[in-house]
Parts: sequence; structure tokens; C-alpha cells
Amino acid sequence: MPYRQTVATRDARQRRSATLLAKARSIVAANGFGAASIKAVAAAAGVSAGTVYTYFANREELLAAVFREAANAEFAEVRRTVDAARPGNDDHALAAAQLSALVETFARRAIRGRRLAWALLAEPVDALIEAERLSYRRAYSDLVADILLRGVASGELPPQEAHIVGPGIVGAIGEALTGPLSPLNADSAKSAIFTDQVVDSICTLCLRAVGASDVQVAAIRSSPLERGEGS
Amino acid sequence: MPYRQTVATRDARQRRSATLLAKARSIVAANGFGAASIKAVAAAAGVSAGTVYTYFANREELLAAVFREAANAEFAEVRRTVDAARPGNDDHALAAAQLSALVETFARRAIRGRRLAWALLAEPVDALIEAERLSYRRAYSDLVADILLRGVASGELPPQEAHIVGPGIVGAIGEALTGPLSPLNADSAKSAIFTDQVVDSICTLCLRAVGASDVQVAAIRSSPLERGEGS
DNA sequence: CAAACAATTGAATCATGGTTCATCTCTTTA
DNA sequence: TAAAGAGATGAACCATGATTCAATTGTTTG
Repeated sequence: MPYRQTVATRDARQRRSATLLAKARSIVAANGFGAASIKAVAAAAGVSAGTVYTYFANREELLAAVFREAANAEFAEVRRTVDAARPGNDDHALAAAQLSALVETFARRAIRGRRLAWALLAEPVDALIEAERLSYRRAYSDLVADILLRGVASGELPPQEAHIVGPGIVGAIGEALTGPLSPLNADSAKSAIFTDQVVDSICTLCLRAVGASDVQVAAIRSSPLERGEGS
Repeated sequence: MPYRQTVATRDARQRRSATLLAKARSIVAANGFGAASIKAVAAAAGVSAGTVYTYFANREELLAAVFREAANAEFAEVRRTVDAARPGNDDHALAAAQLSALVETFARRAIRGRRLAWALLAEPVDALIEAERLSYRRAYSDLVADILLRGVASGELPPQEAHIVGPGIVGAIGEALTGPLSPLNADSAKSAIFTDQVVDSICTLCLRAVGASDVQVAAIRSSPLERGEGS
């Protein structure tokens, strides 16, 4: 006679899954993937360890989902500001404006959410998550390469191998943030001036790296874009 | 009556320790740190697992030593060519010449010894080795920063935050090499032309990033330094 | 309410590989 | 060559933390 799952049941299940994911994410954002043991996540969500396995095949699956969700949010935000970027007065500065927007958004968000940024960028993780990370790096590299290709095509930028320079820019941003993201600088990062200087340096570095003219670099630097808002 | 270690004993011990380290290193160079289990290393050196522990406190200690040795050799070679770098005709191109030498040496050696390069640069490893890695990144960053500071001081380069740009350059090199180092490109890497193009792109990218003038970039590019020899 | 099945629990189990240590073998010197 | 101790052996041990699963609890419908 009875029964097959009802809407209420299904919803409850859905909600729990989301809770699990959210709790895992906040653990990661606070202390990294290493801290997100099954027990910790289960405890945070108020369920038992076994229950987690009725929602996720295994730990890696869960953490990969967390990574994907968090990284996606970051990427979407970056892409949003890149797409919204418009060169100031100069008509031949789109690539510079876009690249600048990318750096601004990425770097500011990273400095603000340093712990999460560290987890996404640099924390030692195992295979499945590393693969996920790789694919996001590729996404950023492609985004940069795309900007460069258009810039080169329009004559704004000098000829260059976008598929080498793209990753190069991404690597430069990531590594240049290493110092500022370090726990040692946790307090100085709270200073807006400190952040501004860091972002400015990285931005200049990247614009120069792709061969933007000094004029463009100076122009962008003197008319900073909107400062990204929190997540 | 008997006895205290003799010279012969001490030497034998010394030799074994070196063998262990060498075998571990060649395993790492072939398949990464992950493949260097205690048993694998012991087997390669023709001893038992237990014996390894009379030479190294534990696995991390051993692998950290391997890392240090390999990374040191790489760094020494890079530093050697940087120190040997001399600007061609222009007297105001030392920084450009040095940075170029650094990229040339680093990138060529990485492409030639891709597996080792991957282990040193990107393989997921645990804490102690990650710390070692961090310190080598810092060494490279400092080397670059040093070149930059002199370049800025001499007026060759525009003012910039060396402590941000230094790491940035290192990150750019590392990430730009990601593609070329990937196993997918194992065969194309054997082509000298391919390697030349990659190195050239990265070199240009880095020179531009630090604000070297187009003239300098072009000059360096047209008079490539010696191509690094193997390890 | 009771049958039927979904969902949860958490202690027990498992997998992996580093690490230990009782035992054995090799060197040295009186 | 025998005592004394260094050095090697490798199977057993251990630590960690993910995963399982028999038992329990919760939900639905005739």
C-alpha cells in the first residue's frame, strides 16, 4: 500500500543537501578543505556522518561540489565586471580596461576573503579537487586570452601568443597575491591603502606584460573602476 | 674491547645515504613525490624499509632533502646564468639581460626535465615539502626583485614595487609553463622550435611586465643567450 | 493503526602506508 | 676467534579518517 516519496520529503531532502553544502563551504571558507572532514561537516549541519553519504557519494565528491560552487561564484563575478568594463575616453583601450577590471575584481575579492582564496588557489588538495582547480585556472586563462586576442586584433595590443600569455597573467596575479594573502599580512590587508597599492601594482604589471602602451596604463590607473563589493 | 665506528664504516654509511637520496631523487624525477614511497625507495636502493629509517628520521625528512637538493641545483644553475648575463651593446640593459637569462635557463630546463619540474612546481605534496617549495619560490622571487631594484635604481626600468612584481614574474613563468609542461605536449616539447617559441613568449611577457622598453625587449630577443645545457 | 519503506544513526570496519622493534647479520678489535 | 656493538631486516603495528551497514527512527497511505 504505502508509499512513494512526497513533495514534502523531496523538499526536505533538497534542503538538507543544500545545508550540507553550505556548511561545508563555510568550513572551507574559514579553515580550508583540510578542516572539512566528514565528521566536521556532519556536525556543522547537525546530522550524523552516515547521513552525508546519502547525499554525496564520498568526501571528494562533496568537496569538489563545494569548490565548484565557490569558484563559480568568483569567476562569475569577475566575468561580470570584465563584460561591464568600458574604456574611458580612448576608444582603443578596451582590452586594457577589461584586463584591469579582471585584476581589480579578482584581487580585491581575494584579499577580502583571503581564507577562501587560499583554499581555492593554493591549499594542497587531492586529485579530484586539484582537477577542478585546474579547470578554473584554465577558465581564467581563457578569459584573459580572449581579451588579448581581441586586443591584438584591434591593434590595441602588440602581437603575442595569447595561449602562453593568458596563463602567464593568471599565474602572475596568483603569485603576486601570495604575499598580501599570507596570514602575516592579515592586519595590513584591512587597510584600504595597502589593498589599493597591491592591486595597483598587479594591475600595472599585467597591463605592461601584455604590451599595453604607457599611455593606456597611466589612463587606467588614474581612472580606477568601481571597487568590487563583497560576497 | 671492541669497537667504535671506523673510517670504512663511516664511508659506507655515507655512501648508502647518498645512494638512498639519489634513488629517491630519480624516482621523483621520473614519477613525482607520490611515487616515492619508503618501500619504493628502499627497493630501488636495494635495502629494506627499516634501513631507510636509520638514515632519515621519516619520509617527509627524506623527501624534503630530495626536494632541497633538486631545487638547489636548479636555482644554482639559474643564478649562475643570471650572474653571467651581460647586456649586449647597450649599457642600460643589464636588468633586461639578467631577467632574460633567468627565464631562458629556468624554462628550458623545466621543459627538458618536465617530470621533475612538475614535481618541484606543481605536484600536490604535504606540509613539510610545501614549506620547502615556498622557500624556493621566495628565493626566485627575491632574485627577480633584486634584478628589478637595480634596474629601477639605474633608471633602466620604471619605478615599481619589486616585492609584488618579483613574485608576479615567478608566477607568470610557472603558470605559462603549465601548458608546455603538460604530458599532452610531451612530444611537441621535443621540437626545438616549439621550445624556442615558448621561451620567447615568456621572455617577452616578463620583460614587458617589468616595463623594459620595446627597444630592450627587441634587442634581447634578437640576440638570444646561450641555450642552457642539461643537468 | 499498521504495513511498507525511506531516512538516519554511529559504532565498527577498512585501506593505506608510514613507522617500529625484536631478531639476525656483519665489523671491529683484543 | 669471540665479545661487543653497529647495522640491517621485514613482518607486525599503528594512526588517521573515510566508508559501511545493521539497527533504529520517521513518514506515508490504505
